[in-house]
Amino acid sequence: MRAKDNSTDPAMPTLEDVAARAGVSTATVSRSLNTPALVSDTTRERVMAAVRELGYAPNFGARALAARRTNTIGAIIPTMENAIFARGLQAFQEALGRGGVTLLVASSSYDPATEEEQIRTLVARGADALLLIGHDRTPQSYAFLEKRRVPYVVAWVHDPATPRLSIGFDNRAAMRALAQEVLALGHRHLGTITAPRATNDRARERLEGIREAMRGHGLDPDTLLIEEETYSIENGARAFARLMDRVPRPTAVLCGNDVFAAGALMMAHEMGLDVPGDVSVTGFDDIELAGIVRPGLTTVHVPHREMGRRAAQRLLALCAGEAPGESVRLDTVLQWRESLAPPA
Amino acid sequence: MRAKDNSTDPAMPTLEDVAARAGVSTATVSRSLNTPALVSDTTRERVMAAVRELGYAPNFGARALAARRTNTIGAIIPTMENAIFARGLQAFQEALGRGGVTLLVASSSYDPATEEEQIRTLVARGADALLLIGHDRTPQSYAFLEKRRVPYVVAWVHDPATPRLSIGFDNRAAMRALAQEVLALGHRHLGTITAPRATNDRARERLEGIREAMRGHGLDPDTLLIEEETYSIENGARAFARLMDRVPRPTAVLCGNDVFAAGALMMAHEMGLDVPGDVSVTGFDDIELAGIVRPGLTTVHVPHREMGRRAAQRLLALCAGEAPGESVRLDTVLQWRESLAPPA
DNA sequence: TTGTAGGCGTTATCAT
DNA sequence: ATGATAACGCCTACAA
Repeated sequence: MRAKDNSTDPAMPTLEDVAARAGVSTATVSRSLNTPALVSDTTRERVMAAVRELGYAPNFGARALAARRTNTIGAIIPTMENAIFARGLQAFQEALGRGGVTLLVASSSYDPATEEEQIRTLVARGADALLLIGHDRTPQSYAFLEKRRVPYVVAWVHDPATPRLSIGFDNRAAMRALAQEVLALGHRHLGTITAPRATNDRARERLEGIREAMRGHGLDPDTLLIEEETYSIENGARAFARLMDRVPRPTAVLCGNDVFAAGALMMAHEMGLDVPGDVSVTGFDDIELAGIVRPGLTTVHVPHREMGRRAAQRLLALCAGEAPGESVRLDTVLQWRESLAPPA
Repeated sequence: MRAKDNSTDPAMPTLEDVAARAGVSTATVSRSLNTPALVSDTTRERVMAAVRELGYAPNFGARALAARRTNTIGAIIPTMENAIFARGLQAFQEALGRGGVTLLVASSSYDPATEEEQIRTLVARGADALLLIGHDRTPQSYAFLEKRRVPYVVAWVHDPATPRLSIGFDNRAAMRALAQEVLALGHRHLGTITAPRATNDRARERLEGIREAMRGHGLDPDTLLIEEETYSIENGARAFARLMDRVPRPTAVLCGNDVFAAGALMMAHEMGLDVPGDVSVTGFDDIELAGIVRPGLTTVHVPHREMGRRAAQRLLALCAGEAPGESVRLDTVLQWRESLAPPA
């Protein structure tokens, strides 16, 4: 064994340093840390003292390498820029923490190629399992997950048509229910602001929900006015302004989420339009923002916290070797506030 | 060399697998990946093909272990629950990305003990450097950072009194400037909602800024009505309600940040109080929320993006071996909106 | 330009 | 209960 020159490198104590200091083998130190029960009380105390004195912390990479797992679960969410995923992720993290595993977060900017890269990165970093949002991703991503046998859960969606394990809600049904209320109020000219649909199944489903409701009321779904934008308050505002320029001008704007809706409200205010007097606006998600803006947003309440919590539990179970089990469909409910009313 | 049984373990290709497939040594594969210039075009292509075919991704832990660095920088922020740190962190991440390093985020829940643990965790995970918020933390945390020689930058503060490298703004001066405007408008009864000050130097400094402004106007700083709460809209609302019960009732409530202020606005609305007619409310940070609420919040604009960007640049430089250099003091400016007006 | 081989810090399997 | 010691997957002198 090479003599460690402690004088030049006091900075990074290793297992070996601790062992030397405690007068035991590295194996004993490792056991004291990981399986304390297998070590006698006296030696364990000696080891722990050495650990404290040296300020030792195990090297994560080395540990992962040797143990072949990390107690880490990764999550890739489309964006951190707004609060859409914040609450669910928070609950997810809390539940993971209770299970003794830490969370690694990455964001894909709603781009499948970026997401694919993030998946690889997180797996390379040792993530034992992954939380993914929605079903839309590259075939390569799925191939990679299968090949590496990485346990994963798809959240924020529930699509009976796919066999993949998912924990979420039926975006289409939720939006359809909202749209039905809008139509029941007497609105006949509808507009919507949606996220780019090409790579976002939630956005597609929500839009389809509106169309289904229109059909149900004998309306031609093709009369639905559509504006497509990436999620941001500002984009919501711009899209709303464009919608107000169309003829016939919609009397209700169903936004793909609360962030868009908040932007729509701002723009309405700026244009001197009264909501809901001149035009109704609805959101989706029921994030905190929805209750803060004036008028309050009528929106779809999504059980974000429960979704995060249950996804964590399932992932923890998967890591423990349990079978995937059934997908979970959570219920959404309409959250009525002031932004939706009958047309003038 | 042991024969790898590929049939039972197709899941985790290693450097060796790639080497075998490409008919070269592991060293050549490693070089093709890390220093392509040192490998001939033809072999590199052969190697890359093998990499693709196998879906190989280098094992992060092993790489860190061997290379002794990770190209990863960690950030520990007090909370992810609201958007206070979102914009700065986003800019931080972008700048890091341009430098080819990835970001690892952890949150401390405003708790020094938790932060100390997170520091250890991130360093053990291989973070080459750390972004920390504010100066308040346990002596052990600082001791650990020194001992391990972990480069770090303290952001969100600029305190000339400390020699630590910081990139931020003068919280006290910023709040003092706001308070001076409030006082200049004629307000004489002030209230404030602050985060718990014991372990939060930003909160302490902001409060002290108000007191200094009061002294400057010949007011007794001890007449300042103080409510202490953890940051959340709801807590802001509650604290505001309590403030409105005090006598004399404050005519202006200076909130420790925009989140509190948004809560105050909600509660005012609920109580039938007009802002700024009956009572003025101010925020701090100028996050997106400040422009969305009605009335718009008069607040302190903090250059979050620039702060994040510059912190990233400095950290990158530190990792490259450059000297720490000087602390940076960024300027804040008052953002006038509608929530502040003279008292009735 | 390419290959050989030692070592990075842990864990885990055997012995003892 | 404890100690040797062989992996774990990669990087990097050093050699060729």
